[in-house]
Amino acid sequence: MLVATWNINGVKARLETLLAWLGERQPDIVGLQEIKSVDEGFPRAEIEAAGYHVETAGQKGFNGVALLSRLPPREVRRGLPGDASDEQARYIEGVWPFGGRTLRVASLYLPNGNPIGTEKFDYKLRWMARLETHAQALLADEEPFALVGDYNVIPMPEDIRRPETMLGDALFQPESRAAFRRLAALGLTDAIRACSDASDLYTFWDYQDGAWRKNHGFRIDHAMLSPEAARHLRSAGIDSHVRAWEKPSDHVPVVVDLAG
DNA sequence: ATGGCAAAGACACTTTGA
Repeated sequence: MLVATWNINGVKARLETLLAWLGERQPDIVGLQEIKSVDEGFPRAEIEAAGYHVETAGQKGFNGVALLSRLPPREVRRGLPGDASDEQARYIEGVWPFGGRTLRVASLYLPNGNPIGTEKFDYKLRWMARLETHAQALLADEEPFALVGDYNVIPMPEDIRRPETMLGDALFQPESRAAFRRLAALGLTDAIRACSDASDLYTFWDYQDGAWRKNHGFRIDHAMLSPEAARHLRSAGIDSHVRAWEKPSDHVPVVVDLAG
């Protein structure tokens, strides 16, 4: 079973790119982030025609997440628990049949948090604390699950080509990295790192300054697997070739293959 | 020391992102 995540940077502007990649990759479950669309504006008919069920948690103008899947989910949850006043569309979770059990997949768009020293950075850290609490609750069920998405965290210096350029950035702050480590330390497996020792595993290249051409990327899109999901992990990879397509997102898909 | 991309919204500029 192929489970993927992709920050699409505007699903309406990226529809042809998305359909081309779905046709090429044939993933079973896809978490999208930054759909930048309300639910009614999502190009549902075109994606259903490509053979995918669509669940969205949209918002006007920015943010917004979605789940595409070959089979319809048995259940869907919208919003990360822990703060009922949070109105930003950053989390959607579905449950699908998986062997004789179920697989839960969350598509998450973690706050950017820039600039540091502001309410935006506080919001990022609070959101990460909520995610850790929610992951703890899911782990207690001892079921397979995957928390995939744009974490907006560069976990380690080897996850960025030029670490010195991001030292003051919310994506690479010690507090952001520590919160990511705490999440992993609950027992979640970073699927990409589990499958490769390569030093240039990037999922994002800025549109500016020829970042793709110079390979000035970083790794901020992650697939975190529960122990019961990680034991099914066959392979994980980054579809970096998509960054060279016409009208690309600044992020590329991350794909995990789970046996079963 | 940035904002040189890009998308979306209400409008030919601002907001947001990383």
